Amino acid sequence: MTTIKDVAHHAEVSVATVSRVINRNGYVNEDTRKKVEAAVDLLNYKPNSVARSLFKKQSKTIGIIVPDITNPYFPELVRGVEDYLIQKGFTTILCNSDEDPEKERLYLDVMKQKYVDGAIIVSNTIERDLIAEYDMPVVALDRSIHQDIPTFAIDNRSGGRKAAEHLLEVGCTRIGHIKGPDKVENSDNRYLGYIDVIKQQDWFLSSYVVEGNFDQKEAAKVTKELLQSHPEIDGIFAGNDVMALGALKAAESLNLNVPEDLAIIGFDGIDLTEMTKPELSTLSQPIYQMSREAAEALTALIEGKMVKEKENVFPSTLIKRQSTKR
Amino acid sequence: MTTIKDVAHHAEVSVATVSRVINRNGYVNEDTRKKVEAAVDLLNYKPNSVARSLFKKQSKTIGIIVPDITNPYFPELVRGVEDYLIQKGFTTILCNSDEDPEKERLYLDVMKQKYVDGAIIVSNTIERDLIAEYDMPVVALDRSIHQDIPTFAIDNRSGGRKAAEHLLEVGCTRIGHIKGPDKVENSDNRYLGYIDVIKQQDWFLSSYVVEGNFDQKEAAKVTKELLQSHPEIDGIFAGNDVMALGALKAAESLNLNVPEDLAIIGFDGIDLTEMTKPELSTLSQPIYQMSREAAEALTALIEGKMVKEKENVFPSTLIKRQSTKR
DNA sequence: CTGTTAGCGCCTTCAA
DNA sequence: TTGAAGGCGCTAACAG
Repeated sequence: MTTIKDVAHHAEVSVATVSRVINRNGYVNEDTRKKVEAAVDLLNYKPNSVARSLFKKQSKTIGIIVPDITNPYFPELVRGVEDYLIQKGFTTILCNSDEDPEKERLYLDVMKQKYVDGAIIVSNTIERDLIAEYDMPVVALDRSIHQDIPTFAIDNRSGGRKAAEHLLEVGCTRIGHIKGPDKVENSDNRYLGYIDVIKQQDWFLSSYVVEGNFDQKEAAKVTKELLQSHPEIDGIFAGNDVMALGALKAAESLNLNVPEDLAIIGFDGIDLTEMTKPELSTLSQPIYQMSREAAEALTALIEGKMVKEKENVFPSTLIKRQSTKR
Repeated sequence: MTTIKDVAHHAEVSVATVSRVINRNGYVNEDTRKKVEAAVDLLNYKPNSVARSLFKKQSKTIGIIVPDITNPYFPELVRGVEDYLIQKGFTTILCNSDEDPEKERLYLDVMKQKYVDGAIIVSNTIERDLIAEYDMPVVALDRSIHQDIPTFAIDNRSGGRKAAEHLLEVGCTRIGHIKGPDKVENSDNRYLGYIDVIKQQDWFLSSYVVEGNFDQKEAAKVTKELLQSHPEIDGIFAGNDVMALGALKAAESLNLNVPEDLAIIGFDGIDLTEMTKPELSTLSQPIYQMSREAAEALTALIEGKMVKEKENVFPSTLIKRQSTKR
């Protein structure tokens, strides 16, 4: 590895001068600049970012904490972040928390020790006070953490409403909901959106709502039970696409045709929804866009700019596909 | 951030002593050790890894280069790597190369500058000579780079054979193949496996093989064409699961029933294959296991241990599901 | 416009 | 068994 000293030697100047030209700050004579640049090229010099970090107390790297990259919602999210950051000169560290506060803390510790410049966090469990301990710029993605922390998330409630309304529009007369876990804002708000429109229906029963834990298998199980105890249900709004898939499986196992006997709509808009048969209607999130903007906000924060909008809510858009076509 | 100096002050010893206790090397009196440890706890001292890196010229972080985390094959791969490494005290940097040599080079540059300890690379295009320039431990995952570089990959050819054999076993009489891109070892070898068993069939025609570029849409298109020009085909082996999905779509658009009219089998064993209807048969790769072992080998390399096996070939296992049941 | 120097926080000889 | 000091590579005063 060639160092700034080597370059200085070669160009017959001091390291300070070399530093000046590579950082383009401070005055430096045109000729000596050329000499230095020549030496840099010749030696293929690349500044050592570790030394730089030590001095500047920042590392041009950020961490992203997601529950599990293996969950189909997250790869695109991470990609949006990484794409933006690399092009801004940042490198991104991937952290899989499994929603375990223990692990979240561990990752935060590591980040702090490495002078990570900031973090993008997807978490239900993390506390604002914990984050405050680390004293680094943080942005919340997909779910909020605290009103003080800039958040980038979807408008769940209006999405839930759109889903229920769509089901009504295509002629469903009894609509059930497969809800995500309780006390999780994403699932609670989607549920509330559903309630907003369904509560006016005289047929509504609270037993039309069951809990699927955002999990395909669990959703398949509870949907089957729901459909067995309420055979009159002809439309289902699942709290996310993965559960919609479970619902599809359940319908299949009961020999119900989708969409003829049962219309199904999901939430998220992951690629998977295009791969099923029938293809799934869903409320699509601008995942890439959202994560990109979160990354943008984080870099702004890092550069000391105040972020004006704390609360960045994105609209979901209804994608009508075969599973609700009738 | 509290530093080693603070601790030294508090414990009324020199920084050298503190360093000795936190690194457990060199002699240190039992009593002074206790004093130091108390101070460490009290101040909640965490050594600054950047300073450490500068001195040691290593950073306890590794980079993983994958084409695109958004491709459903990679999240599990990355997870396997990250899981192993975090527990060994390493942090992992995610890099999406899009198979672009330019980007690969960029990422490698960044890694070098950050004293990254090693890299796990998934790439078809990268050259051994390029890697040699960077002089860091490297392990190849999913596809080989060069015989000098430890590789962790699936036995594609025998997998291809198993796929073709299975199709024969379930009674297919004309079997087509949707191949991945040319000159890419994974697709070429899967194709060769198919050829190994199919070439003995007197009905075999080279036009039974078409190219789907490992892409769902492309695969759907070429499969449709294949099926139209060769309606006698009643079995398809797709070079990966994503293309198998495309084939499924093609069958659907042609009103062919799977598996009755057309049996389909994929390759990889990604979760998606369980989510389609019918569920897809496939040759499943031990993705998690493979990536974990790759990570293990990389850490061994980093610790200066020689890795005995350069070539680590994993078997694929046949998963029979509805798409080939008849 | 350029060079000297003092750190950034840590580790490791070298003496004591 | 412990401390002093130099240095990892770079940057930012401060002089000149």
